[in-house]
Amino acid sequence: MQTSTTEDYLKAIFKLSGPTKKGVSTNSIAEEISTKASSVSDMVKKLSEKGLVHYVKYQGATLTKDGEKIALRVIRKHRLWEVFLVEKLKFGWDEIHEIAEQLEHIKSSKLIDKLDAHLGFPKRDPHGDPIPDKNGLFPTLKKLRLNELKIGEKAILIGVSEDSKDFLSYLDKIGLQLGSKIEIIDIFNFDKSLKVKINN
Amino acid sequence: MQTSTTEDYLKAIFKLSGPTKKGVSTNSIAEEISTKASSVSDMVKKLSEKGLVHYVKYQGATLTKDGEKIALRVIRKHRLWEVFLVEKLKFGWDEIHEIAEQLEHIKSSKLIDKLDAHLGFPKRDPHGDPIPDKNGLFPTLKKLRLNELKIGEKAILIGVSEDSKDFLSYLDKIGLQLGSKIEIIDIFNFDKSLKVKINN
DNA sequence: TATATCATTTAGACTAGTCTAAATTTTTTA
DNA sequence: TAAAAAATTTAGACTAGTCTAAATGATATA
Repeated sequence: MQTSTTEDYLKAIFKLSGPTKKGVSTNSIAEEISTKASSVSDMVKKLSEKGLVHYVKYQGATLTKDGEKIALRVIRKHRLWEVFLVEKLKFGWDEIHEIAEQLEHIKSSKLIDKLDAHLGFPKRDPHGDPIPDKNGLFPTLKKLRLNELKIGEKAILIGVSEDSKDFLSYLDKIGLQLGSKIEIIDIFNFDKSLKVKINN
Repeated sequence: MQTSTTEDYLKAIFKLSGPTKKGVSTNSIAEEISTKASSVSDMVKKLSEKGLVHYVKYQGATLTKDGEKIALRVIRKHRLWEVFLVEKLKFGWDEIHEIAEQLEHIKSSKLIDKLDAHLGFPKRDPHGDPIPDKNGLFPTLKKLRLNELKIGEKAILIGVSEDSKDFLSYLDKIGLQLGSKIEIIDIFNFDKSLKVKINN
């Protein structure tokens, strides 16, 4: 059974691993969980001894299958509790994160499955993020083109239909990558151009 | 802000302090929280430095006002979560203790007050134990005579109407003291004598 | 390509809490 | 009331995790 610190590290590494799953840097982990790089360096070594991350000195960390399983379970718990806090206890969606950070470490798979049922098996948390099911699978999301979204809708960039170098470097320049979160802020009717928010 | 270990110690001392509030022994605390007497000895000294318990070497510990306040908050949280688990998530009352032991340490007074409201301000947990309100006050309980209770009802002994030496030592012999929990198991109609369960 | 800078790792110390074993105090009992 | 037993405390070591400061490695720049 892992400590909640271990869970925090695994969750951070999961979050920071883009779709390209390459090594997550010591510094970025340190920033994510508000600690020092030296602590991360120590800790990541221990996690690797426990078989939860792959780690090569100076080359960052990635999750093993086991590590990813734990990370997904924690994320599932975090998001289900967020739904509970907003839907049942009437919290504002902006005040739930800190509480869910604590609740996500409660250990009992029976609890979390009953909570899931109680909430009606929600697919998204109050921020729009998808909730992994009990096997760690994210709900399959509809694939849409950007111009099929409406104002206020959120999406994740999973591909592009043109792959010219110019276009890709343009995307890169405005901060869009595979996995980026997009929210449609406004649509200008005269030319259908969009104003979007990227990664919040 | 206390650690959850601190909360566990304070809760244990609260539970073990009878109505007569005299020092709780190191050994009994150790047993209550499944640790060793030497650890308790250390820990109680620290709690006393923090002003949460009164402690005189070899004479056991009692809670200070501050310590009691924290203990009552933890007990309130524990019992409210127990109600939640049984009423909302449909757990059996016999499987909730372990989970509530974890949930009781979640820090957020707003959370617990909203939970209280969500549950309809219950006065008792699923085991029949009273739930302190947000000011740490137990709900006032009806005073009844033992012969006014029905089969299955639970009560706490808060006084006796006869105080002869013989009667008191009889009570003592069968294990009844002020503060003892009583449950009516059976009533024999022919002479109205009772079969009761004492402290479970 | 050498060097300056930035990222990362190591060394060593600290905290909270735990444990075993030994020492001490209190209580019981003869 | 003195010895034996039981309870308690101290001493010293261990773990998980953290930190600062120093050392080392990688990378970017001139």
